[in-house]
Amino acid sequence: MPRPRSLTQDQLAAGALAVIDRDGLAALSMRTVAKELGMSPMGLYRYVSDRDELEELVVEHVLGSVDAGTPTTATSWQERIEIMAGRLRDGVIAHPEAIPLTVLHRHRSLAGLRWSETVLGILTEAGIDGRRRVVALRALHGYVTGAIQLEHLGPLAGEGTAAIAALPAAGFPHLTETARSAGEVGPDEEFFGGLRLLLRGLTGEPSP
Amino acid sequence: MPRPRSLTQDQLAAGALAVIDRDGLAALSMRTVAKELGMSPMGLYRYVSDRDELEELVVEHVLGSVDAGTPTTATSWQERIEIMAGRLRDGVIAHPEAIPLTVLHRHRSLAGLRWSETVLGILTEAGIDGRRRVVALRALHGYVTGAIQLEHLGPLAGEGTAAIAALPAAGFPHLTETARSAGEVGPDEEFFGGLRLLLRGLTGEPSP
DNA sequence: GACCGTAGGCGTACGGCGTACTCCTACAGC
DNA sequence: GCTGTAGGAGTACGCCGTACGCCTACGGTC
Repeated sequence: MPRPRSLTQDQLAAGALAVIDRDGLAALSMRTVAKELGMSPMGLYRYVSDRDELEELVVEHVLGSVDAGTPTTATSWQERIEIMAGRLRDGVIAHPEAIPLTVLHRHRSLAGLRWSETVLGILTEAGIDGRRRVVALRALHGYVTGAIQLEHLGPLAGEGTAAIAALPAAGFPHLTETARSAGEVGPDEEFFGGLRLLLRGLTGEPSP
Repeated sequence: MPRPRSLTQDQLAAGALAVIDRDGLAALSMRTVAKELGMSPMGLYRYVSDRDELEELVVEHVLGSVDAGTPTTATSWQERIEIMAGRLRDGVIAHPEAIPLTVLHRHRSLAGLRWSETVLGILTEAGIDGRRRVVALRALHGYVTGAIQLEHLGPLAGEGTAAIAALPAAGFPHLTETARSAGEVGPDEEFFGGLRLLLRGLTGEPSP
């Protein structure tokens, strides 16, 4: 009966994401998104009740691009989880400026839940259940979230590492030495290396 | 020669933190902090050049409360790392509203570097070196950061878990089942359980 | 004791933010 | 053709960060 809506929520999210990708997260505002979509600032409030809800839409859009289907090419469950983690990382990193939003709203996102469901399936298939499975999922979730942020806030090859290498060696002997060998470690080695530590800890008997 | 400064940077940070703890992170503004300290809004700019710098001071203050000394009571290096992680978590969680700031500015904090230095010492003592040590430190850092955020954004015992348990079981069979057993897992079991997975993966041969 | 440079302190002002509110127009089904 | 909803625009309020200017208070050097 009513007049049809002129915008889908996904178009709204895409517009907001375009602003973020182009001008950075700080440039995200109701006004800039409205301008991006060619409408008046207040018009957005017909689609979201809040700036917060707009941010959630953006995150849903980003995470919605992540393939949540169970990987079929992998030979081991560990490999399947690595693929899932890699997909999530790829999806998030595709919009680096939006990472703080993605982290903030991930737990309320349906697409995020679909990812978790698949990972839980893999864990279950590996014989992990009960509270051990709860801990495993949360650990994976926490690691992936934290590692992505670290990678974005202070890449190993970035200026942060250079600044650390320039610290007084007397006060920070290990840190300065480690910073020098940090340049050899690429982002993939860092991310999947850490992930494999977790997976190795997850393999075998519950309590060593 | 000049007139003495009436405030230390630490007092400034403490004032800002008081605002955050009392009224939430959203209430943090140059004006509210100035009021807290009994000075005019613009007065703050004699101590910091920027709101960003004020936030860094807050983080330095929070992380400065974390004991970075090598633990002496622990019997194994794994235990020592657990103690270090626990100290960091305790320090950060003492100011839950400031967690987003802590995560955002941690990599530029001197107190954060001291923590890393100690952890690196423990890793070195455990016979871990080279790029393996780089990966280990980043993984620990990433896990601790991510886990703390998870714990704060969506505690296992919170409404998020309840919402997941109420999802349609047809679409999310594992998630709904896991959510029901998630209530039994306390925050400490979650945090240290995940950490032990990492440490177990770190123990033994580099590549299994 | 005079002077000078810096910090302290206060007030004003600008442009941008989220968002509440109002008023009018255009369309789809009864 | 009437009605209800969406579209669209405009105004306004109270925040925000912060640039700028103008006096005052103090601790050195002379």
